Amino acid sequence: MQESQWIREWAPLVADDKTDGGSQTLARGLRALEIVGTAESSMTVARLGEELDIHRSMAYRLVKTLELHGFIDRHASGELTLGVKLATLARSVAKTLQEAAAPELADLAARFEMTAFLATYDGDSVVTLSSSEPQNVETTVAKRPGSRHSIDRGAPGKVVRSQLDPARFPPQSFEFSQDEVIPGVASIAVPLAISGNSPAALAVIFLPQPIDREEIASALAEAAARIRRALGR
Amino acid sequence: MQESQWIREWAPLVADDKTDGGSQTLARGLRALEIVGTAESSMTVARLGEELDIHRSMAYRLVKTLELHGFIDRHASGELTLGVKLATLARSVAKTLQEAAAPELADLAARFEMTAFLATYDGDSVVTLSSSEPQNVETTVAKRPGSRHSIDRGAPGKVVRSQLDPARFPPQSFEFSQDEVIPGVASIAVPLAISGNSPAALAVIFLPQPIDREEIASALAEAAARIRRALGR
DNA sequence: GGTTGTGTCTCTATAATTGAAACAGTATTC
DNA sequence: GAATACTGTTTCAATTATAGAGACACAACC
Repeated sequence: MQESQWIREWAPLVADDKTDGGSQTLARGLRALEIVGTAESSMTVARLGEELDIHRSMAYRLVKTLELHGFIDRHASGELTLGVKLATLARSVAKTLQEAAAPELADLAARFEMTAFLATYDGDSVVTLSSSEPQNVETTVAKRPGSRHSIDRGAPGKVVRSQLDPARFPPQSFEFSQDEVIPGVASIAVPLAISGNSPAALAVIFLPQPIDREEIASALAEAAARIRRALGR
Repeated sequence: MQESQWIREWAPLVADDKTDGGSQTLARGLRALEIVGTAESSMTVARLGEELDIHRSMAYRLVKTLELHGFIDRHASGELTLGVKLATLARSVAKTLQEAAAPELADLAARFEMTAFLATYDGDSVVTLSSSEPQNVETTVAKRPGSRHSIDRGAPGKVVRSQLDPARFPPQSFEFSQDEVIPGVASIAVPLAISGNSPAALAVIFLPQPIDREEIASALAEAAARIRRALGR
């Protein structure tokens, strides 16, 4: 199988109206999931219809099917939320990522005596997927999986932004930040393209100390390459 | 002229063709996600077609749309895996659950000086979603979010089993276990129906001590009711 | 009361789906 | 190395499933 056979062209980050060859109904259902998941106020069938620019009856049918498969929960009040099935499915992809990244994270943590972590983005925030703290070290910086902060700050945020919008944020080989997220804490991050349209970053976080940024950055890049290889990309 | 009426004999799909009123195409796409997520060996477009009992061309179109929206990743080798988008969406539902359960968990932990936690199931294991440890107590039992063990052991496992298979495991008002998961550790659990088809359990875990099981169980049940109310069910 | 807004169902034209066939590569044979 | 047997991919026509409109019941709100 040849990679060039598969033409990948995702210029837009969101709003994929062009249903070239794919299924339109499926696309609408998936967009419904995204809308329900990222809704700030309470989402309902009627509002979903407006959001998707389709009839209420159509939105109703989509929700019906999504609920039947456990992807959406409908509360007694009529409010829509994402179903627990999504959490179950996500456990699968999270496990795959973690298994591929775990040895590299542990290696980085032990080698530089820093906390290493893998992060992706969701909406406009950076989310930590998994992390590894160094052993036998007096003080470390904890980076809990699931924790998130604005995409505007920190080295991982810069990396993610450069993947999302290369024009405005030219990609660098690595990014460095200090005192941007937490005062007195610095981090170095490199890009990790684990998926075509889901940017991610591999990074270390540490208390300020004399370090060789290039050395750490190249180690991160090598680890990122190994992770990507372990994932079969 | 050739009579090319392609005979549509809907094969005896076990129980998956319950598309009453909903969208059939969407249902197929969602089933594709489940199949890819729970595939033991490597999944491919052709195999997905066989699994869904549809033509390769149709499976290809489904995958195309699913990939365009980030729900599926296609590796260079042609292997299909769930996309990172699912992980980010799942974070939303997890956050909702945690926000609703956090105050109740903290209250239970403080009141009984035990670690309280919320668990659901995935496959055949019990997964801890969130937990709260008591403050100002010398020794507690830690229950990390994300940790899992077999559904066959422990009070939360019993509760989940009774929700999954009420015939074989008659539901009780509460369940108790000791030395089943970790020697010297006991737990009490009650059911928490947060979603129609996703059972969950609210529980406390503690070191053996003289306690009033019924008192704890009723407190758990009341907390579960409040959580369910907070979720709008 | 009336009004506005839900969610839900039935109906029908039409648009989108879908199966087949064909093409193009690749892996796996002989 | 040619031939075979797989993939993934695209095109096309037949027709099926879809999607919009409308109507209904029920709440909430003024």
